[in-house]
Amino acid sequence: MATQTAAARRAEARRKYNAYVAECPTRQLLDTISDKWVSLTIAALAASPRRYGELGRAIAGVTQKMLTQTLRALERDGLVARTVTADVPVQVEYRLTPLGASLLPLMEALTDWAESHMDEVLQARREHATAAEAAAADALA
Amino acid sequence: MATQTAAARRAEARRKYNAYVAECPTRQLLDTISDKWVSLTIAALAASPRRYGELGRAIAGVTQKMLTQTLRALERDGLVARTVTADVPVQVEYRLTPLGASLLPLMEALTDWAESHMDEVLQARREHATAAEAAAADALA
DNA sequence: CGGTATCCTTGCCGATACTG
DNA sequence: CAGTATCGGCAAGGATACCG
Repeated sequence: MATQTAAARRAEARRKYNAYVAECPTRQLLDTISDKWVSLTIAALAASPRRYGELGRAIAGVTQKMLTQTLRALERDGLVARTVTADVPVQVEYRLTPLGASLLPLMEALTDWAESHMDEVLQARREHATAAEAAAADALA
Repeated sequence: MATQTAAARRAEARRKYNAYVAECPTRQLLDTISDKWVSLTIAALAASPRRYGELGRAIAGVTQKMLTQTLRALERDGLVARTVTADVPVQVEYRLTPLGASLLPLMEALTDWAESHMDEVLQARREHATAAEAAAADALA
């Protein structure tokens, strides 16, 4: 076929999008802090450094796998620093780097928005649910 | 067995976490705006209202399914309003509500952080990769 | 104590086809 | 033009077991 199909055009667009995402800083940041374990971990480290086991207990419901995976990612990105003391038993401490700490104001801004506007969102959801019910009733009649 | 196993305790913690998430506004907000299509859609609607097809073309790589799904979610949460004109052909316009527009400063803050600090993150990644290589070389030797 | 390795399920999302 | 319905692949992540 001489011209591209719609599917081919979409696929092309998607590849371009993926390439774009790969170098878009904002997208990467969003992908990073949006991870539920990432945000909880940063919050858990906000006040003071913590040991691995402490974090595991402080962050409700996290598995060892996800905790380790999250900490490794944060360390790799320079947001968290890892310190090992060669004692027996081994002690491993994690703390926010200055770069990691610079994210705290952003998290706070998100928290502020959520706390001041989330009731509006919930209200919208209730109204939407009611409207949907009414529409369903109409459809039946 | 009289006492809980470690697995049972973790499962319990996870259920508590899920319950917590279900009513934690910040978590819900983060889950919402972290979605890649959500942030792109809000950005696409920032300047002016748009029609469905326009959005599909403006947002690179989005499928009909994800676009519809995203718009429905945003509408449900009161962040986006949907207006249908009964013309032929049908026209459907989407625009940010004031609530949705109030998210724009947050998105901007994220963008600002990303643009000013992302090079540090990338630098940290490069150093980490180098350190990992050195460690691997040590292990071989 | 602080992890790593493995299996296996779940649910997200893209592709495709069809409708008012 | 603006959707809805259905299927299937694939990767994220939870459970479990084991190691230095």
